[in-house]
Amino acid sequence: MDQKIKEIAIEDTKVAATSPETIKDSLKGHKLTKAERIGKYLLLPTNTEHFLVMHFGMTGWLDYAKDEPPEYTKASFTFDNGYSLFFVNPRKLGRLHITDNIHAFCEQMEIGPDALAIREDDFLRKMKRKKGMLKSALMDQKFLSGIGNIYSDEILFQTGLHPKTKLSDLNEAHLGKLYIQMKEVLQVAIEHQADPKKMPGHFIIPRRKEGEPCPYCGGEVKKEKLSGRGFFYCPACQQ
DNA sequence: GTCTTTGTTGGCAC
DNA sequence: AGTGCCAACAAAGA
Repeated sequence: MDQKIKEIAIEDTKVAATSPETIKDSLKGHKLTKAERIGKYLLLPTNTEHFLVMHFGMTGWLDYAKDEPPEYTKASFTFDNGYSLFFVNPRKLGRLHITDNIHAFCEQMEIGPDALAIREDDFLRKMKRKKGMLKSALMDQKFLSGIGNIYSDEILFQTGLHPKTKLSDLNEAHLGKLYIQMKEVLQVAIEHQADPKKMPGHFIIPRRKEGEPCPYCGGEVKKEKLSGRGFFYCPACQQ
């Protein structure tokens, strides 16, 4: 927190959505003051007007250590105390951005309201206006941000709704339950460090394999595709 | 060697 | 305009 960034190395320019020069010029000599999150973006404000914004893509994490960069490190931010923050991103699908205005950034990137922050009345209003399939809506980052393939499956499993349910077929009770489960599933996942092995027994996430037993009814978990992406569900519990 | 994947984007079709 | 589907990107594990 109190440490100034002494050195910045962009080991792979592919992850630099903002030019490496701009990233360095904007951050060098300044401090990262806190960490926030909107949807799948990590926001790191500094003691100046600049923000460092990270997206991890499918796989990625941060490492804070005094060591050499871990394997797959794509960017390093070294502080005065000798420790470094390593942006590790094996599949190179993550991105680093610099912005001076988070609000404008979210508009430009079309980041919808965060799933954990949205109020129930806003959620209900938006869902009633949207068309198409339920799972697609939950995963639409412009519409609602933060939920991906795995967690949309879990939310739908806990709500007892089929992923391909048409939004037009949902009533007020369905939407209310969906809102509750969306918050619950995400909260529980965070409490368990998003580790499938630590998830509660009633979660379907550790059962993402065809033929696995449904935690509720013991029936077989099925796999299907939507927009080319596999999803898992229980045909007996999710109508 | 082949297939799949925790995400996003751009192109195309309807 | 809104929605669905696919390919592309990249690397690892089954």
